[in-house]
Amino acid sequence: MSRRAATAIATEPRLVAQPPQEGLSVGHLMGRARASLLASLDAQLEPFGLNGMQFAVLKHLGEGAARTAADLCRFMHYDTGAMTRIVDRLEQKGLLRRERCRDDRRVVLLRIAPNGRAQLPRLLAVAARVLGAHLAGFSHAEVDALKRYLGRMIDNGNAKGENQQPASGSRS
Amino acid sequence: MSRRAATAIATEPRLVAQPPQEGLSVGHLMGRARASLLASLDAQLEPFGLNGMQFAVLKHLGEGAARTAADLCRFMHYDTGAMTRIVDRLEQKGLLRRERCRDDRRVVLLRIAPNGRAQLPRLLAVAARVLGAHLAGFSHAEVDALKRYLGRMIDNGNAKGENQQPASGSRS
DNA sequence: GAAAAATAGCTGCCGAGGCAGTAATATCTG
DNA sequence: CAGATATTACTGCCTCGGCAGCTATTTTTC
Repeated sequence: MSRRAATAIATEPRLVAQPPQEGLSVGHLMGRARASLLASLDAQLEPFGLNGMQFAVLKHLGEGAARTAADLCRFMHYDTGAMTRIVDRLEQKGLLRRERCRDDRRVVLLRIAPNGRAQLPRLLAVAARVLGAHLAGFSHAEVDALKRYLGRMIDNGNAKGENQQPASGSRS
Repeated sequence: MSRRAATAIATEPRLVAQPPQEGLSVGHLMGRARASLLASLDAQLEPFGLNGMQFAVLKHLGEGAARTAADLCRFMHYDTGAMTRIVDRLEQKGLLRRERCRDDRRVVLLRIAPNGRAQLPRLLAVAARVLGAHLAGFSHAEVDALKRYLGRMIDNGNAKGENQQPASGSRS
């Protein structure tokens, strides 16, 4: 703090015109909050040998929200390659099974295995506890407001043509 | 939806006691919102040859919020190894310089280079535009409420002893 | 019906962050 | 002052997500 002047460099103070302490703090806070949530979830799920993503996949399958990997990817906005690998691990653990669809031989149906089905309630309880701990002191209305704010930000991001700009090679 | 019963597996319906549609949607929404913000920022920063993290580092240095890599890591809750690599790239691009501190020869002072200083205003404008686009339609009070909600979640995560559980090897 | 486009799943590759370990230096303790 | 501890920066290693490319299959188009 208050060191800028002491370093004795020509700082051209007029150039720093943007709101100084404002910055991207919303993005920063979202990153922190999300990281905390994920870290808690991973830590609490660790005794079950699962991480947050694996749990989420199992949860959606258990609820019947998705039947295939592609469904899950659309639903969770997740990469198809990464999803393949997550399904690999869940299958290795015996928590779900792949089964080729006979009507459309491109698709692989994902079915939660009895083992996974049996563990789901405990996993859901863990997740609820983690989320609850992070939302301690929030009224229902506040949680609702938070969700609506986040939803609006997502909509704004989708609506705006901000997410274009085709890349071309170098990143360094 | 409503598929659980149709799959004709012994589902023990009483076990699914958690709020069903509630889930981790807050975490999910935060992930989506943050990803959208970051993607926009990266896209808009691309013509400058920078990404969001690199910009953030430059910004904090330009504002005098940090003088060393360790400062930046604490301030941004960022890994020190990753920070070293980011500083590497910014130095390669000539946007900042490393300089060994003479008082404490462990630390390396990071000084924004004239080149970086000159570009900062444009970068800050880009970031402000991206953030503004995502917060379109938000009143000042709403932005404030959002920030306070996120801050409370972070505090809850820090306060709770949820983030422990030492790992031990296998992850598969 | 054949070519073209779309879709599902998978694989290899790349970049990025987290973690552990290391060397150099500084500080604390007895 | 000597040894223990802490801190800074840095380096591999690991995992994970995103992307591009590929095959198999289905759907669309002419």
